[in-house]
Amino acid sequence: MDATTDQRPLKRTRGRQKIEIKKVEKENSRYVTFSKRKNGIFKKATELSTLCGADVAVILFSEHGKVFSYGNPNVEKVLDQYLAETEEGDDNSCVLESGSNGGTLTQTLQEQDYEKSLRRLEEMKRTLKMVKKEQ
Amino acid sequence: MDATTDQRPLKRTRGRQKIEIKKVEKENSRYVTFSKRKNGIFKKATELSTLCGADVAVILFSEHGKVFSYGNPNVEKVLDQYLAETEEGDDNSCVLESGSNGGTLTQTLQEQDYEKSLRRLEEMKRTLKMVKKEQ
DNA sequence: CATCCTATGTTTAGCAT
DNA sequence: GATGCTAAACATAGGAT
Repeated sequence: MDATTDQRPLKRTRGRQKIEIKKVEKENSRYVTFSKRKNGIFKKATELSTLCGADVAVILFSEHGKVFSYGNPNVEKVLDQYLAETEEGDDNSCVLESGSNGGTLTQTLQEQDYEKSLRRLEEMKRTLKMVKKEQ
Repeated sequence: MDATTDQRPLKRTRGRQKIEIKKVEKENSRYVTFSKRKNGIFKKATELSTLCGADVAVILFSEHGKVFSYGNPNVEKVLDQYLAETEEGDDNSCVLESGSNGGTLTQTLQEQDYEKSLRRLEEMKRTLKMVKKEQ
């Protein structure tokens, strides 16, 4: 073989492979995936926060129970506000449970305005549909 | 120029444009961006959860204070566990504040094992570095 | 183990509807 | 103000280090 005239595209890697969204079997791969995607989500969270002036909190528990979290302005502030709103709306809160894999979308209806609540419900339904579809 | 013999690929759109990660000026664009990226993060959260058997909670407040959240198995369970751990670890908890935009990475060191705490600190530093770099 | 590499799968900015 | 479209930006699986 003459390396100088080699015509092969010479692909160094197989590139990103398509995967099914189900539990990664190989323990090591699962760990690596968790690590990479955790960073990915945190990055997305900071971007959303910066781009749209939104407050955000992300809390993760690895399968071994290790905690990881990110928040802007910080986790506690976001949680406090979330808890405050969910409490105050005792019979005004709305929780939708997705049956597929136990995933849950929660949205508190804290406004008194009925129309706002309606719009929020719609939004929630759309999001639920989206998330379920994507799985 | 002869339009009929035009050899251009005829691009219908400009495709995804590169943007700076800073507050989107146009109000409408900002809203659309929030909506799209919110869905993106929820999707990423469900994927991470499914792929790695991790528990996750994401809470978002739009700039107008509207709440959106996603959790697996559900937001409350994840928050409860998070709060339980952060409480118990009063002088064992560790919070790093990123000065740049007020973003905060929090990680509770609940294990008694010192080495685990050390490893965790490293992880936390790496994450912080990553997030700050990406902005 | 975290990180680097790179081909490819996935997300999304800017418009149009 | 949510959705569909398309091209380009971006994230990441698999493998190597």
